[in-house]
Parts: sequence; C-alpha cells; structure tokens
Amino acid sequence: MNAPPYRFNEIEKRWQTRWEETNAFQADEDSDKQKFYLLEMFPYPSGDLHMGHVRNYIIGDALARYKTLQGYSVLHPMGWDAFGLPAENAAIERKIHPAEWTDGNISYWKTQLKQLGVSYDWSRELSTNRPDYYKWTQWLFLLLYERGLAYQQGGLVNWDPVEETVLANEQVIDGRGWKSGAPVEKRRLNQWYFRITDYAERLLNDLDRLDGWPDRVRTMQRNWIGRSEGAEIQFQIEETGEPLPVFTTRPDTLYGATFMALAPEHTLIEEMIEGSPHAARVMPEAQRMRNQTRQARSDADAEKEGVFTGFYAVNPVNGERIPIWIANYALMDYGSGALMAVPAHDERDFEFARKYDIPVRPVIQPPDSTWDGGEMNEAYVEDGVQINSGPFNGMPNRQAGKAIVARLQERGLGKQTVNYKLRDWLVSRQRYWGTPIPMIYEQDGTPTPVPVENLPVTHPRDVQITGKGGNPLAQNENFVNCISPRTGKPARRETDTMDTFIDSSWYYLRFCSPRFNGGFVDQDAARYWMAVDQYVGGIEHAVLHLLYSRFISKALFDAGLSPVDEPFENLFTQGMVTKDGAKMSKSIGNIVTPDEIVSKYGVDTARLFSLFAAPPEMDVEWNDSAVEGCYRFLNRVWRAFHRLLEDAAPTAEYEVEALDGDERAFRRLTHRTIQRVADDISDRFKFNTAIAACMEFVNALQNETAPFSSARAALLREALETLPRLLSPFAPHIAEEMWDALNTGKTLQEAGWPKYDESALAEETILVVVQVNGKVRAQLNMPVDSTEEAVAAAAKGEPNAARHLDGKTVRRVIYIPNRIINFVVS
RNA sequence: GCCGAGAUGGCGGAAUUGGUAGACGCGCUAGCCUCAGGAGCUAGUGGGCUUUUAGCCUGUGAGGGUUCGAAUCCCUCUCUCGGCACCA
Repeated sequence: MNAPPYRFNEIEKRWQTRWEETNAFQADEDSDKQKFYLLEMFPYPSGDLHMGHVRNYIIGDALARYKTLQGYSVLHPMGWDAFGLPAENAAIERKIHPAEWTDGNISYWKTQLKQLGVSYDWSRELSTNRPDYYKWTQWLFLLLYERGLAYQQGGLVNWDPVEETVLANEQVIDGRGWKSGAPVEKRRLNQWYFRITDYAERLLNDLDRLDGWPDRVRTMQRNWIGRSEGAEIQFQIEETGEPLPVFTTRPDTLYGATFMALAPEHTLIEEMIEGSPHAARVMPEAQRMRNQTRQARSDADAEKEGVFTGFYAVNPVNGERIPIWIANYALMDYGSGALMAVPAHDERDFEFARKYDIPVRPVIQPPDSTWDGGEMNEAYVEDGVQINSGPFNGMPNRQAGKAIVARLQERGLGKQTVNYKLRDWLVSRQRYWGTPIPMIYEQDGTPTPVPVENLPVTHPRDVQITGKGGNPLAQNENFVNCISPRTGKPARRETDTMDTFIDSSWYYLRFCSPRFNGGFVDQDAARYWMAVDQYVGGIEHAVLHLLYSRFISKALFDAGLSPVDEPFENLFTQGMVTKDGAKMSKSIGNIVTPDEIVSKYGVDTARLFSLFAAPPEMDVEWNDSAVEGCYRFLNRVWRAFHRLLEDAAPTAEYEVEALDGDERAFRRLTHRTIQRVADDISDRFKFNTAIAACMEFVNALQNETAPFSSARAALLREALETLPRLLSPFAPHIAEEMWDALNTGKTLQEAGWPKYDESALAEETILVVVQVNGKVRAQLNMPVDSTEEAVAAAAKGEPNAARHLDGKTVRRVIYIPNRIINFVVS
C-alpha cells in the first residue's frame, strides 16, 4: 500500500546515467543478429528546439527500443546537418564565427536529446561542418566530376536576392526561395551542376520498388520528374535555314500547327532578331516578358501575351510557312524552349490564337462525328480521327501520330523521344558556410580538381562575414590564391560552396563507419548496415533531400562504392505538432520546449503524449490537459505496480491446467496485451493504440485486490514482469525503474520483448449479438464455436429477442459463428 | 483545373477489413475522501423519447444504391487538407 512516490526526476536521471555508462545503445556490426538500421532525418541545429522537432525523435526511439527488445542488432545514430545560411546570419548579428554559433547549437541539441532519453549510439555522432566529414563530401564531388556527373555550365539560373546565392529548381517553391520566401530572379551565370537528369528514368522506375514508401511521396517524386513521351520534330527557320527543334506529345496534330512559340529567354531571339528590321518592335516586348516574374507568368490564369517575330518556320511535313511568335507561356526550361502551337487541339494555344487572330485549323475529328472542322469555341483535346492531314486522313489519331513520326524519322526530321521536367541539380552556392568546392582555376579559366590527397579544402577562419559584398571566401586572398597542382603556376580557388543538400545526400552511409579514414565509408560496414531499414522524417523533403539521396546512392552504386542503389527501404513521414492551429515556430511564438514539460512532468510523460495523442503520421495539436492525462496514467501505473508487487508471487510459475476460469481470463488479458502492443507497433507504428492497450491492461490491474490465491499471485507476477517491457519503448525510464524493482537478475534489455502463449489467447466464451432484422435485441454469452442451433435456441430464450420474434415468421437466419445471429422476420 | 488523402461525440482519436459505432484519453456531471485541492477514488457521459434495475427511436459530411447487416463497398454532391499546375 505504501508505494514510493513517483519521482520522475531521479528515475530519469538514474537511467540516463546508467545507459551512458554501459554504452547501452552502441551498435555492433559483428553481431550475428539480424540488423535493423533506423534513422531519423538528422536536424539542422538551429537556435530553438521544440516539441515539434522532438516528436520525430521520439517516434524513432520508440521503434528503436522495440526492435532492440525484439532481438535485432539496431543501428540508431544521430548527427548534424550543420552547414547553412542561418549560421552566417547569426554570425553577422552576433559578430562571432558561424562555427562557434553552430557548435553551440549542436551541444544544446545534444543535451536536449540526451535528456529525452533517446537511444542513440552517440559514438557515431557526425557533423557535416567538420573537416573529417566534409573531406568526403569533397571527395564525392570529385568522384562525380571524374565520372562526368558534375559539370560547370553557363545559363539562366534562379537567384535568391535575400540569400544572395543561386538555388536549385527544387528549392524554388511557387517562384520563391524555399527558405527566404523572396521572389527569385533569373540570372545568367556560370555554375556547377550534378547530372541528375541522367538518372531520371531510374529514379522514376525504381519508385515502383519502394513499396515501403508512402504513395504520397512517390507521387510527388513522379510529378517532379515529370516524364512525358512524345516526339522531337525539326522545323526549319525559313529566312536562315537554321533548325528549330520542338518537343511535342501530340505529333498527330502536326498538320494543325498554325504558329510557333518561343520562350522569351530563347537564345534564338538574340541571334535571329537582333539587327533585323523587326528588332525595334520585337526586342522591347521580349524584354518586358522576360521581366515578368516566374510567379506572374506561371499563374494559371495569367494573361497570355506574345509578339510576332516577323520570321517564319517551315513545317517539315508539308512545307507550310508558319509564323514564329514569342509567347510568355512558353517555358525556356522545358523541352527545347520552343513549341509548335496547335490552337485547335490545345487550350493554351487556342486562347493565344484567339487573342492574336491566328488561324485555328482542326486536324482531329471526334469519333463517330460528321463535324467538318467548322467554327470552334474551345480546343478539342480528346482522341479522334485525322482530318486535314494529307495522307494520314481517316486514321485514328494515336496511330497517325506514330506514323507521322516514322515518316519524319526517315528524313532525319523527327524521332520518338522522352522529355522530363527534372533539370540538372545546380549545386554551387555563393556562401561561406558550406563545403568548399574542391576545384581550382588555371589562369585561362580551365578547372582543375584538387587532388584527393590535398583534401579537405578547409575554410579560412580569418574572414569578415558582413552579409555585404558577396561571398566572404572570394574576398579572402589567402584562400583564393593558390598554386595549380597540375601546372605549378599560380591559380585561383573556386570560392563557391556546395548546396547543403549534398552534405545530407550521403550521411546515412557515413553512419555505417563514421570514424573510417580509408574512404568515405568502410565497405564491410556498409554491406552489413545498408540499406536504412526505416527512415523517419517530415514530408517537406519529399522531393528535395529524398530525391537527391536516391540519386547519389545510385551514382555511388554505379561506381561500385555503395552496396545499394536505393538508400531507404522504408520511409515514414510523421505529422507536425501544432499549437493554436499553426505549426510550432519561434517566429509565431507558439512553441512548447521540452524543458517546460520535462521539468513539470518528466520525460516519460512528454514522450507518452507525443506518441499517444494521435497516430504518428497525423498532425497533432498540443494539448496541456492531455499531457497531464499522460502524467496521471504514469502515476497510476506506478502505484498499481508497487501495490501489487507486495502481493505478487516471487516468480511467475503456475500450472496452466490448474487455473480456474477467472484466472485463465486474467492470464488471457496479459498475453493478449502483449500481442496487441506488438501488432499495433508493427502495423504502421500505431503507438497510440498500443498505448491504449497498455492503459486497458493497467486499468485491469488496478481492479485487482488482495487476497490472492497462489495461482493468482503467480499470474500477477507475470503481469508485472510484462508491463514494464511493454511500456519501455514509450516510457523507458519508468519502465527500467519498475523492472529493476522486480529483481529478476536480468536487465530489461536482456529479458527482451515478452512472449505470448498462443494457447492463452483463446477465448472460452464469447459475446454473440442477437439481431432481429438487423437491429440488436440481445447479447448472449456463449461458449466459443457454438453451433447455430445452440445460439438460436439461446437467443429465443432472451426475453427481449423473443418479444421481437413473437408472432413473426422467421424467413431466414444468418449466423456468423462467434459474432452474430440475425433473424430476418416478417 | 489535375492528382492524392480525408470528413466519426464537446475535443484528440478507436473500430480485428462488411458483423454491438464511439476503444483509450481529454473535458464535463454527480458522489466519496479531504482543513483544502488544479491530488486520489467510484459512477455516469453521442442525441432524443418512454411507463427509466428496463426499453424504443435516431446517429459516422449530404443524398441515393448494393446487402440479412454499411463508418467500412458502389454512384452523385459538398467541404477540408496536401501536392502539382501555361510542362507543349
């Protein structure tokens, strides 16, 4: 009756110290156990840390602990995605070096995560800003360069005016920088790219293999890659004889092309029109369209605009002259930046043609129609039969499309092709706090890679970070000036750094052997641990980090340097934590920090709430009184456990055959709870219902009152040995403390996940519902597997059922054994 | 506009895949205990009705359908959230 008070502070501290002293979570690749590599997306260690961040790690930890108890050899590491712009901004504000700010945040985060009792193998901690890590990021860059997958090219790029750097396409959301939110500008710059488009087809096809990924994420990647099948068709510019290639998914409509549309950025505009009689009229218009922001131009109901160039193209299929326009809806970064416009069969082209009075010529007739291509009110985009198409008239349009391409191909003027939305990954950044790109430039500008033995190329510490005047690295003469290892002559270093998404595109491999010096990863360790069995993180990286990592894995796999070409076997995307309806964020001011909760209720309560409030994939609204409910539950657990511990038998030994019905029912509950908790965790991490099952179990234990028979006391002991282990993935500290009090001579980890006895689960009697015409009229407690006759007889004996059956004719009886009996009467 | 997910008590959410809707928790109500309680314990809690130890009706966004039986399957619609979006 005198349970010790639940002093969560002491308990949590004691066990965290114990875990640390015994290296309880150190992963072991020499184990003959089955491996399980569990990874949460490593964080950017920013200045704040709130329960929204924490949920991610608690979900992962609950799984890690469960898998450990199940007997897996678990790798559960943690590290820091530590390069990035906020560190530079903080450095400007506080006049300290970004490294100082970053290291301060890392130690803060580490303390917090340790305080939460997350079972990381801290001996594998890594940080992308440390030379022993980014040396290998640089090595990766050189590997890709060597394999032709990294290249430098001039062209139009996205420029973030706030971050003062270029961005990859994936980092531009609705025409704005993904972090800064500023509208991006187009600039023409020479930049470094990774040739991710070489992998477009594999990145797309292999999504089908990723059955352990949410469909949502796979769909988003498919959309992003944006594969479309079609044809490349060569038009010719009448005046110059130059080719004008276009991509189309509808070669069947070629005879209906009545104008060409060039993107305003198309290089042909300068080449062809500058200096021509049309220049004065056309060039200012083209310039004006270029200046429209991407946002304004891609808005769905943006006004279509264009200008006739004065030039004509020749249709390769019939020699027809077609006017070439510049149109704001033509996109430079899709296809060839030019398109053949068929107003009769494309809504956008139709709208444009109507506005500028360009002819609309139908070439597809709806099936079973006698419509002759008269006046049209909208584009006809469905399938049909060719008309106005010379020798192809009368053919079904899809078939005609193939025939037209085949005809063009014979003359070298067209071919079947596949086009992707995906662009190459622009990886250089004009920032200081990133991995330096290990390239130098000879005096003539030729790039030379830094030899591998000279890596890492480290940051100079003596820089002025002011946020003004561009990249501080470029202003540091000591850094910039160097001697070329190739020619021995003075040369200049590349001063751009890498996109931080490169750092994070391979860190999961480094975790296999984080201290390895002989290469970016020890291949033996990688073979043991890879792929990541379960990856846990936010949906916001669906096309960023998750696409880049897949690409890098494939590139490394092709180089024989990664054992897998898909890094993440299973992906789980957890929901956000909201408060007052908004995502927790320092700027909104609605954050709850783990400290507040931990000091008031303890870590186990904070963890329990995070897991219990909602299924982990759903968003969850922070709720103070629900947190308190979790705290009350742990107190109930604590009191019930200690009260019963006094009366329980010293061992859980009993004769199953000697148990009476009531005792068998109690035993059934214990074993059934083990089964339910395991099933719920295994089935999409339903921690919320797993915890609910534990609550029901505890509620039943609370109702147990002395005196107990000796069999009952042994069954209680079994229940008390079960409960801490079931709770330990969720509330590990209180679980360890209770387990310790049992004095079993084993640690909780050694004892492992409790086993349930299949035969203990079998129900003896079961509630059978009696329905009359589908409405519940009675409930029967029947022996399991009773016959229909027995149940029907018992049902008729129930007064309420009998009342509804009285005087009626039974038309039919539906009996589902152990569940329901339904009398259909009239 | 296209694609995807969803809509269940006052609230968060359950429901063994077609078989008692509302598990578990929060909140609320009443009682016990207490100097006190923002502690603990007990009972109740979808809505409505009646002759209230019990029974009846109704109820899972709206409407229709299939079925002995539908939160679950089918059709139509409404709304919410997420993604994509002038991609030729």
